[in-house]
Amino acid sequence: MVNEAKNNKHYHCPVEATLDVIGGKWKPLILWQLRAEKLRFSGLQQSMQGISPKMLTKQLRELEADGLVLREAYPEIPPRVEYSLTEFGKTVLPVLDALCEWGNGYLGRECVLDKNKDVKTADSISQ
Amino acid sequence: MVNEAKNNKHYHCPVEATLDVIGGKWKPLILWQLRAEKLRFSGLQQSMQGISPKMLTKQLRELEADGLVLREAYPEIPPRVEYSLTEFGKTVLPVLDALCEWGNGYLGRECVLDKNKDVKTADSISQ
DNA sequence: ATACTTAGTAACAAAAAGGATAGTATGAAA
DNA sequence: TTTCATACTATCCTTTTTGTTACTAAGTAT
Repeated sequence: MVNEAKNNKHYHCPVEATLDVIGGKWKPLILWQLRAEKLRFSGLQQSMQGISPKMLTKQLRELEADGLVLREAYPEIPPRVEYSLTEFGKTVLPVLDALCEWGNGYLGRECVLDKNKDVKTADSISQ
Repeated sequence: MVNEAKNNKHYHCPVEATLDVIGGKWKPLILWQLRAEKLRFSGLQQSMQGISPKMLTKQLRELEADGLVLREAYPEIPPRVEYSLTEFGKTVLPVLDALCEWGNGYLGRECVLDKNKDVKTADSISQ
């Protein structure tokens, strides 16, 4: 979405906006990878086998533009760039969790995503 | 998605499955329209200005195949077909609600979707 | 006989999303 | 001097999604 909602895009409903920001093939994965730790470009690339650098770059740029992800580039050679969730970015984790839980119910199997890391769950934030 | 998860599609994570089932441009809207009432094809078409009959048909067929929506056709002329949420379909409403709420926060404005109808909210189901 | 209604389908087109592969910049290490 | 590492960018291409418009079936009302 790249923050277009705040510029010119108009949504019928906020769900559309949310899906624009966190939807698609890769963004949920990226956000999930970053939920508990900073990761470098190469680290992200490896944790999501199959994504091309072009795609990863594009998704990260959009997430950054939407304020969910922080990009920190260090002036070194070879380059080092670290990605992490912003505070705002962390607010989507419960939403992702809700999506994950429903998906588990739908698929009738366990969540592949590693839940052992310290993350708020739908239950822990729901009251 | 049309239920492919249960056939051959494999997801990295359940979030992907969920987004396949309820994501896209129209499905959230359709599900929302059906949250409290049965609607005919023409009624759905009108409540979502802009959708073409082709798109609406396609989305409804997929939702039906995924078990979220029930289609009831009456043998009359002119034809009458009513669409409603199945019990399983109703289980996505809290998820939609979570997406809606986050979207509102993101957009900083009120939900366009009419919340005055009797629907479970994220709060009411969360404990 | 003709028009009207509803729930679609058919055929075609455009746009968006996603993918594959090669190339760039830069300094340090060998 | 050549190689290596990292974080990309550039091109080109395929697939998926979404849109547009016109058309059909079939009984009822006029």
